[in-house]
Amino acid sequence: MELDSGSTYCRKQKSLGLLCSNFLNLYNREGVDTVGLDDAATRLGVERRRIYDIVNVLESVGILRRKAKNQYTWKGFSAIPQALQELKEEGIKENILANGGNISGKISDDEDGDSCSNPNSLCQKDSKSSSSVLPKFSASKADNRKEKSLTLLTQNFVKLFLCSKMEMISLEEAAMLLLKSEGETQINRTKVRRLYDIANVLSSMKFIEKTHRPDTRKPAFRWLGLKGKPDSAFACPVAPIEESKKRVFGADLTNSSTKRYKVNPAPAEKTNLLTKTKLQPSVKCENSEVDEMHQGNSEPGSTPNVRNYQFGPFAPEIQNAGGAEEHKPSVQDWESLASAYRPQYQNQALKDLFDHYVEAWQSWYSEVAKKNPMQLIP
DNA sequence: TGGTCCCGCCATAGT
DNA sequence: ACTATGGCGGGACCA
Repeated sequence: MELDSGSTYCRKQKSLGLLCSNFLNLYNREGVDTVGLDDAATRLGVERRRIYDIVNVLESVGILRRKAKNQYTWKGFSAIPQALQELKEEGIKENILANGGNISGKISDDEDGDSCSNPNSLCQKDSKSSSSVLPKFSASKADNRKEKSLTLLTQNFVKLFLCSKMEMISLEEAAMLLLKSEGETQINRTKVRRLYDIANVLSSMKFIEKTHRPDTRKPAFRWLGLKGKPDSAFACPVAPIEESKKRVFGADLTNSSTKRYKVNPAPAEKTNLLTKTKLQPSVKCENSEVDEMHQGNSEPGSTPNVRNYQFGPFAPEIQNAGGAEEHKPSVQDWESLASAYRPQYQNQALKDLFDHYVEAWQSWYSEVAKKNPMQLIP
């Protein structure tokens, strides 16, 4: 038993949000094309279970795409605009808000239970044949489970923002809207827990931001996404949006050390030792020059080896590991990278969206560039 | 205290 | 049967 008495367990350092940032730090680089779950778990020093959480929401926004067992294709930030566009269209088509009870597939909360797959569940639909970047489920019997999935919940949560005029949504409301169950408090409790998870990772990517209702002090989330004024709405490390007792994550890439002690009488030795995962090199890079990312344990003073990281407006929270990494992606770097990936949108609206995204980033970048670079890393 | 949400048990889906 | 996924909710954390 490890009643870790001396070590300092810090919940914040184990948050999904931080894990997400680390995950992004690790894979958001040129040349990365495949993400292996084992590899991610090993390198991030977390158990596999957590990787599933991250990956599921990232997939919901188009950043990742499941390729095969244990493997995901890294789509990157450039895939976000299209993914959001698709979500928005889907949301509108399905009428998220009005559709009330049907949002998450009317979920017959009682496990299993035949439940004829409702025809108009919120996802997939006819969108086949399209080159959608979003994951699609094939609605079938056992897909009852999918209806409750983090992925679907994430998509619906995002749709809520994209398809409604609500600029602020509390998780309570979201849970309610995404499951118009007749006041199933228990169900909602669980759903809210999940929404917390989702909100955390979306927050770390600056898709949303936590705030408080002006009137009620109730916490709620505001959508930042692609919209908003570039100078304020987008995540800008210089202007921390915290102050509002928002959780600020620490910096720890390998949070495998301190565990929350569990007063479990019968430990029943888990076979879950992540050490059993054979670390296979699953980060393939067509580009052989990608430097290895050594656990990133950058102690103050040293310069983390994070130069190739490119972030868009969705920049994950910068780790203030004390060390100041000076390299900021140059506009040229980003431009070339972007153009390399830049999709050829036929759809004008989509193109506009993407252009806006590019413009916003540039605006943000140029503004930041003028300031003292050292400010960037608090 | 009550809002957060980490942790990991264990049911299911996939091979 | 074994492994990969990931739903779920107890209860630790923390403002």
